[in-house]
Amino acid sequence: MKTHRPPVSELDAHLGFWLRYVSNHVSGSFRKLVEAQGVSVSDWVALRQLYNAGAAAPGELMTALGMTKGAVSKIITRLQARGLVERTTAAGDRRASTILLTSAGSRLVPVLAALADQNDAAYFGHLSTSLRTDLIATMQQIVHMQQLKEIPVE
Amino acid sequence: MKTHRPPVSELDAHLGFWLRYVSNHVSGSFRKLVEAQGVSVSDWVALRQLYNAGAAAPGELMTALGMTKGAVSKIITRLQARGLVERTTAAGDRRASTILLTSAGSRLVPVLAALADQNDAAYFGHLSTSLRTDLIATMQQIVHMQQLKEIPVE
DNA sequence: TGCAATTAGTTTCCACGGAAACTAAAATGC
DNA sequence: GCATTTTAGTTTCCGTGGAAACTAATTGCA
Repeated sequence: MKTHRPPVSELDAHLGFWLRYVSNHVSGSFRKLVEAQGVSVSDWVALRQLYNAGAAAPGELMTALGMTKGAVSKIITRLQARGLVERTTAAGDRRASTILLTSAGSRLVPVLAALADQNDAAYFGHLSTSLRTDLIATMQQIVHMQQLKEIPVE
Repeated sequence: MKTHRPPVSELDAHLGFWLRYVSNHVSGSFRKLVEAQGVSVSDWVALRQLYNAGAAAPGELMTALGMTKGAVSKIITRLQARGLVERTTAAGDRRASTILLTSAGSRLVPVLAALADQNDAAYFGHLSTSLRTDLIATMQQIVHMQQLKEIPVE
């Protein structure tokens, strides 16, 4: 006798499923590329952020990376161990620290950026520029909307 | 003296970055929902797959989940331990096994499906139906294209 | 001033997934 | 028919990230 199975919504009807599926593949193959340089995907995002900003507090990296402070703390520890960033304690507030790219870190960023370009092109290069732009805009819009919603929750 | 910084492509110019960022948030909050039911996101995907198919070989789940066989093996072990699936060895080929949903598993799927609907709506509900459909189609197209590319590589 | 509450960050514990080594069974080929 | 190769799946080891407990410094406030 077959088990009774009420109809439920299809798995592939959910946009979240597809984003996760594609994203897992994309950052999975990017991970392989960057780990040849000894860094993780999150490490890369942190480095790239620092490259633009020059310096950042761990708290700022937290929101930039969309991760918890624990995770960010470990990322910084890894990068420091690899000589890519430096931790400095702020003069005024001894709790706060500022993270700086070392020159080795600065030199690595363009190398990793090339890998990021390459990986993105491999997955999305066949899409038109305007479609890619639209997709990015949509993702940004979702992030923006979600941030508004998160405020009352937390 | 400031470190010399050659211009490199922006982080947020990469679609992969945004997919990862959004996907991490979406499945992160979905994870919280389903773990109240004692399963992980991947567990859910496997269960939902089995719900449709009735039964599946681990190898089939592998491609459905887009994960390695090691990961799938562990998912099945978890689900079995929770009494949601059953492992049966095939009669002809004693290497191959077939995974079956138990009745407890069948009963859980609609509950989890409701959570999936809810989570997807929370993140993507404000998008028009046609936009969501387009996004899903685009993701599927990327998967399809990528599968074609993977064959010669492996 | 002094003590509670807040804030910044670290550490510990745990779950998850990939890579690769491993086991066992079946297919191939000579 | 026996050895090699292939196939299916499991196990081990490791890196990563979240949750929550923890440390240390600062702010608030009476």
